[in-house]
Amino acid sequence: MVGKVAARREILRKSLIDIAKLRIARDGLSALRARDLATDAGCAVGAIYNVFGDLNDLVLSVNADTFQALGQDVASSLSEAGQTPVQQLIVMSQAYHRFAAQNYYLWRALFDLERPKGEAAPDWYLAEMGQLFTFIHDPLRAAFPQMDAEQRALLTKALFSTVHGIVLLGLDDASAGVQSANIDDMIALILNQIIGPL
Amino acid sequence: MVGKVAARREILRKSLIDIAKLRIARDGLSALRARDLATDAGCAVGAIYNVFGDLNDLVLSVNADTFQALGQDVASSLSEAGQTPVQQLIVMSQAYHRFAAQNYYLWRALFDLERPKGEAAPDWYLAEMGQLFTFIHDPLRAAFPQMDAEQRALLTKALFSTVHGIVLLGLDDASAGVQSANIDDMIALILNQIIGPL
DNA sequence: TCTCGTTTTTGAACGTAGTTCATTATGACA
DNA sequence: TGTCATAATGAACTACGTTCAAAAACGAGA
Repeated sequence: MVGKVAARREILRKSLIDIAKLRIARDGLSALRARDLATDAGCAVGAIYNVFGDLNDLVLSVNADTFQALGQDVASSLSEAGQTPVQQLIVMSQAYHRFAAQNYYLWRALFDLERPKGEAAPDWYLAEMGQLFTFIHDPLRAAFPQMDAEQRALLTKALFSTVHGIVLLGLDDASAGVQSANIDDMIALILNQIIGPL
Repeated sequence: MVGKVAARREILRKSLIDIAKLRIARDGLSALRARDLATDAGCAVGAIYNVFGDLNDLVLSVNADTFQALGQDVASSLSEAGQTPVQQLIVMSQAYHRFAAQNYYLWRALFDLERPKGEAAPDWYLAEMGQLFTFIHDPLRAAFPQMDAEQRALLTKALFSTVHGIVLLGLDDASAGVQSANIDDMIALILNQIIGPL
């Protein structure tokens, strides 16, 4: 019987990702423990390292799933959006906010996972980031057809950073958190001001 | 001779804060080690715990200094600012950016230090945050005298979050970092759009 | 100055992490 | 089925924050 080992490893891999996802979602990234994972998965601690290089690798896989889910949420929010670019941007931003609020620790793990110093982010990470940028970029092209590409790329990053900043500080109760409903108001206020009058 | 002990402890306290500041600035918060601190300070590891409750307490003190320095930088940037509210906001935001860039790890420590779960941020932290908010709030009052207080408070937080977000993602090379010069452009672009036309 | 009780400082030791690796168990193939 | 390569195991290793029994330093009274 060929591939039995590979199959078992694949099952363990998926299982570990799911368990880590649950634990991160419940207790946060910093509460993740190799021994807890092994207990939950019914395997030895060493088994984790047969499948992942280290715990960071495992969290990276969790983050890949999170990015996927986040991207889908944002994309599907578009279907219920109005037609104007600014309406689309607002709805997507509020979907981003909703995802971050409902999956707080998983969302935080996207940014809190520390990378080996000076090492670039993995390709898939940048690709997922680029995907989110695309969602913003398209309405901007509709809103500002005459704007040159470079300027529009800058505006895209600026808008993403803006929304991310509002959601980040809004959900972080240590940084003078804001009422959740107000976060959506802020997003709409800012986006209307930036895009609306142009 | 009374107060000799207290004086020595105070010296150690200051010394430890300075050393921690240097190490965080050089290697980042996550590279801070109790044993390294003790070695640099020429004291025993246990001595740290005579002066601070734990390492988090020490970092909190470092952060207090960082907030102080940041506040002064932002405040003094106003002296070279133009007279219009939007000019003032842009200059302060770019001062915020410059501080974050030049003191990256110290600035990150303000937000990366993890707090005991569910525990509120210390009072001085919120007070310092409030100080930064005030810097924004004043130009906004000049720009929008007719706006009601609540709305202006919301806009204040939104603007701070916006600038923070742009600087944060711009300086984080893992999140598709942006050229430093462009960060200032983004800030000016966004602030002009938000405030200018109102 | 010389005790002696108190307080402070010390650093070895403790508990808890992530990670490794010699050993054991297992699967694939002749 | 026997043999060997491969995988799984978990005790052990290292590194960390933190503690605490013991030693040193202190200061008041003789």
